[in-house]
Amino acid sequence: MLTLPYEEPDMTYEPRFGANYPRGSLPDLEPDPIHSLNVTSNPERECEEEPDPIHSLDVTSDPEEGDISEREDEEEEREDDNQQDENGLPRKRGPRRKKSTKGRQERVKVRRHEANARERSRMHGLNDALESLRKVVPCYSKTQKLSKIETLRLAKNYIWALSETLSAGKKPDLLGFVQTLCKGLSQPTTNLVAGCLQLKARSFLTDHNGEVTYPSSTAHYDNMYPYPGADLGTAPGQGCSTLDSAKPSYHSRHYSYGGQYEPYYDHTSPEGGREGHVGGQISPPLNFNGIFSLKHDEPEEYGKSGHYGMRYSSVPGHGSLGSPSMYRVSPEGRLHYELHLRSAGQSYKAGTQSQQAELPGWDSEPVGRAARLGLRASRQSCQAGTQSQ
DNA sequence: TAGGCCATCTGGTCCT
DNA sequence: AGGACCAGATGGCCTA
Repeated sequence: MLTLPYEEPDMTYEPRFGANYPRGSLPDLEPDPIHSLNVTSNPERECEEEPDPIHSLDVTSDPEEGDISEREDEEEEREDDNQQDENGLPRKRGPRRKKSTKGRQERVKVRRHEANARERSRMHGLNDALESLRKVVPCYSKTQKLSKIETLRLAKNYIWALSETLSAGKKPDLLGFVQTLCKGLSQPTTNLVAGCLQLKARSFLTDHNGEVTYPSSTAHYDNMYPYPGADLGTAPGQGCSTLDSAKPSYHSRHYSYGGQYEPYYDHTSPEGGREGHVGGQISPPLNFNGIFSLKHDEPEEYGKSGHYGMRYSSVPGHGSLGSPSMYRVSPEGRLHYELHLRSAGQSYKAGTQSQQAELPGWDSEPVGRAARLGLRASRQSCQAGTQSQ
């Protein structure tokens, strides 16, 4: 990222920030024997997008110059043979310490530049991968990107939540899913995630300190959602046991799925067992009120569906777009999910609940109703937990 | 203005 | 020797 506009190249300060020069306006690389490793200025920026043949060769590209440097080195090393050490004693045998010459400094500098360029490229690749990750975790938004650490945490939680959902073998409840997603996330991210899920995270996920709290009986939750360690800073078993109230869940109209969204669940419960059963194995279609939707090749379908829909395809071949099933496999055969707004093409600028509330259709039925119902249930549960304490 | 986040530079380490 | 990877340092930008 360019941190300084071209109009204001700050050369008064550290050479490396001179990297904001555009191509073709690079200052000359003056060898600085003192700060030879600190001269990083603009060539790096040149290499940021693509290798710059000019500056990648700026010192050593000229073979003649390279020869000159080598000759200089040889001369100085010969000269070095007659030198004495700092105590005036003849120089000891052994691997001679190469004297710093101008040519050597230049080469060091060039290597440093190249290393910097590689490092930038590497980090850009890393960031690209992170951006890809952002796109497949819930609440992707181009306008409000999750931070790196929050992306990693959310991805971890997402994987965990999906794994638990699959292993549970039945339709998950929205609250539990959201709580798992939000574990260890910052308050803004929690709000974002919950907001994307049509929930007010602060009300049911966090205490007044902004931390995720689970005031009572975590045993049930932990049994159902054993947490795999907190390598990213999240703590297991801190769950607000709204799960106790939320778990009963999908049979109840008080929770997100069912009701008007029954078609998304194939009209059957896991116990009823029509959907996604293969050889007796339960393969529940998963969809929280259509809150997420699988990214696919026909964007217009999002508009048709009229709401977000998350269809994660863990079981290839189960269902298709044309069917009510939640399962879907991308053409690439990969899991590829993306949150989409109810309004096609609208980008959700999250961050505040007021913003969330202003979204078209944000509070519309039935999603809004389900969210409110779920919120109410979770509030009751949290209140009960607080009272028990 | 402090704090969070980020990009970049840099030198060290390990590996080929 | 050179590249990949890593972590520390630094400073810019943004927001509460």
